[in-house]
Amino acid sequence: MRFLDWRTSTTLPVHVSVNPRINGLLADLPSAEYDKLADHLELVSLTKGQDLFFVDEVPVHVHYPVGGIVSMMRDMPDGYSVETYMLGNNSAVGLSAMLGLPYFRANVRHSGLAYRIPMHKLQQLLPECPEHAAAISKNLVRMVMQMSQSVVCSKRHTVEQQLVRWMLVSLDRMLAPVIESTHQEISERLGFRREAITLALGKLTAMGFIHSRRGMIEVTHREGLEALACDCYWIAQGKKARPEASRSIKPSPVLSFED
Amino acid sequence: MRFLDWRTSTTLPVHVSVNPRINGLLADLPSAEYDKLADHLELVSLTKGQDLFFVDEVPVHVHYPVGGIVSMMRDMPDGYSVETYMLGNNSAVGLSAMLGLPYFRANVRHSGLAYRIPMHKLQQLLPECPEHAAAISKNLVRMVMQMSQSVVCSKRHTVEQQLVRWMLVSLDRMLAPVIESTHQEISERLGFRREAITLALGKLTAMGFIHSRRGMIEVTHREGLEALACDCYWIAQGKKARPEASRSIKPSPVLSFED
DNA sequence: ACGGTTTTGTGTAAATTCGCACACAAACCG
DNA sequence: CGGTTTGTGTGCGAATTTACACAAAACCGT
Repeated sequence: MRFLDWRTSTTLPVHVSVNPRINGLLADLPSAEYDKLADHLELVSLTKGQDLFFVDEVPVHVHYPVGGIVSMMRDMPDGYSVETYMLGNNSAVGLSAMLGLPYFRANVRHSGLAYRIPMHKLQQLLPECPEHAAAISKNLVRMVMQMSQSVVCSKRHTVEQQLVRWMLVSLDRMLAPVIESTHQEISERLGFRREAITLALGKLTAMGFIHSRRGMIEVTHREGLEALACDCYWIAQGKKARPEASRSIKPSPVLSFED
Repeated sequence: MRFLDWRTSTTLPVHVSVNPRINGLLADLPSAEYDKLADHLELVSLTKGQDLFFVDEVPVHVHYPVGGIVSMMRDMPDGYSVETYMLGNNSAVGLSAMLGLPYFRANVRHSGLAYRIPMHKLQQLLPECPEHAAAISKNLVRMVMQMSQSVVCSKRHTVEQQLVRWMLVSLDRMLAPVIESTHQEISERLGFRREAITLALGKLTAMGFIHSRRGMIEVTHREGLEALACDCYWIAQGKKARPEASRSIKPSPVLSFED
């Protein structure tokens, strides 16, 4: 394994060492399969704003994030873009493109690290890695599920609910509960007006669930958000509906999580 | 091949004879693979409103529509449902469920015929049918694309645009240009108010593009709809953007509107 | 042809969203 | 340290959407 900067492919200092198996897709592999892949994994850093690949482009690498968050964007001819899917250490970037349909622009939303493997190498190894192949296709179908839930959500739920869901999903993929985005950026990704985001975040602040500085939102009371989120969040998490526990706002600063 | 009624599994008169290869998925098969499947195909009739399977249910059959239209619905705990994907003779029902993630309710939107094969049989045969297996996974990824486009569409486009897109997609899967749905039904599927649908359809009628009776909409001037549709329709069709030809409304019974 | 039912068209008032404008605060930068 | 840029909060009419309500029209079964 070598450690590279994404842009220049210059070797980075090796004192940065991350277990690739922080990534769920790699974590679930039997060691026989993992070893085959590991030889070809390179650690790279993903920088916010960077595009890993564009629509109609066959990506050179598949990225397994171990910290960063990448959004799958759909660009419209009129210049607008909407985020349709978000993934981090739970999945890998470029799988749908690898399967023959490169319909997304992969945009880094939150800076962080990722392991990458040349796509052709992965394709080469895949026949020997049935578990991984299965995980990949399972992942893809899960993506379908989440997207379909987004359709429902964007049709039936308020700006605030959708925003909260987006924040929670982000949080699930991040190390620290801090979202580094401006209202403008969020509004564009989610397809709302900037003012609507400002307003909604204002409410969340007033409720004491978040604390925001310029271009950065710190979530101080996650349960509050969970209580506000629509069922879409829980459903897309694989639960049938929201757990009873979070139907009402938990006022205590005591944190209790599952999942 | 036998001919069965979906509900009672009673043999239907054999004078109904349809070429299974009207279905695109079957049409694209090499005959070697097709022959293997054909022995197990049964013709059944799909009735509007019928559910082929529910969420979390492993379907018994995979259906290849040759006329009917089936919607993949997401049901919410509060009782609302939204249509997230629609398929007809271009695809098959139950593939995502077969691949391990049964997240949809498959609801018949437009009555018609379909060939079905027991899912276990299909799974059994699939290893010997590499082309079909490939087509299936390609189909799945295409579904991802269409759903992601629906996310964009529902975020950025008007009721009218979304309605028109929905009508066009429906038309593409149907034999006659007649949509048999009430405003109420449409509004529920698309997640709008009934009045909004009535209004939008009223406009389309005034423009002379459709002619509607009770519970049924006849599209008399398809190009008009195409001119009104958002790019999402064309993009989801596999085109980059709308063809120049349909950017302007083609006036035939001479009516030109803006508004 | 006749009630009863469903579907569709329309009006209105209330609520909400929209687009724009602008003040101010916070970060940035020499 | 000032000057500039960028992000955030807020206000305000205009436009749109919403929820109801109800009448007209189409369809159904008898």
